[in-house]
Amino acid sequence: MPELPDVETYRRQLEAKALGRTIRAVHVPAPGLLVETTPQGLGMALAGRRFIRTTRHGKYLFATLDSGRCLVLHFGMTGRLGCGPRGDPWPCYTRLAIVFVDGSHLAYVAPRKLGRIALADTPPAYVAAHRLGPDALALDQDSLARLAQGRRGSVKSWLMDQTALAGIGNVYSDEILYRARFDPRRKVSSLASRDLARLWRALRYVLERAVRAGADPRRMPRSWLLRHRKRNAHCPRCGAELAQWRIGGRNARYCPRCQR
DNA sequence: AGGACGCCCTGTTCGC
DNA sequence: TGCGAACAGGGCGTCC
Repeated sequence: MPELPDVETYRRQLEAKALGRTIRAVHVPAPGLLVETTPQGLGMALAGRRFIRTTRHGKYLFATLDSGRCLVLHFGMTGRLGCGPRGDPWPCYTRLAIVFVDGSHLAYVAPRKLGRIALADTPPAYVAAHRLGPDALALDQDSLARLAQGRRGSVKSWLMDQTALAGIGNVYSDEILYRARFDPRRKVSSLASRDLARLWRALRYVLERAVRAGADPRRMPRSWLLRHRKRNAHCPRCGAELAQWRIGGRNARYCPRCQR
């Protein structure tokens, strides 16, 4: 489920725990997650180097090395980062472990192996090559309105389209639409400019608030939809039974009474 | 262009 | 209570 708030939290974690430390060795227990590189290639690129900067674009985390190149991490559905001091074992399902000269480590953990690990020349080069849209938190209100022009599909699939805007997945698109009170099936073309303004405010609020909560649902308001994603759950606002709509193999949750 | 669908992957939840 | 099926969903490729 790592979406923008989760990845931003991982970025801050990497920034705090791994920046500036010289890399001693790289271990890759799951080479299948490497894209267009090999364990040897990754080792060559990382060993003896230091991470000097972190950036995030949508759901992608970039860690730039002092060589200029950067490590690219995508967390799929269940990925996360783990850090530990010298002597600590790597967590279960560690797919990439970076060990620093002081013995501490940074682990990329992904139980379901749905993530990806890559190398790139620069973050913008990677973003361009993968045709990612602008980062959802970097958008101002006018930019969102401009992106909406000419879209034919539903507002839910638009928000989740990483080539349109990057960072929003199933859970947070539901949350944003719940807050803005739009039915996820509603066509983007039916949204007037004041509707798009309302959507933009909901998007900003939800993503910023989730980042502030460290992407931990337990630290988010109980009035949020994501606290109520279980089956047969009820709308925290009006008490109506929540509805589901299957789109592209994913379940949209929404309140049929509050969202129009 | 956009949406359906299958695939990858495995821990968790569901239904019988 | 136990077991297998279904589910969770990000991204990609394929098809219509």
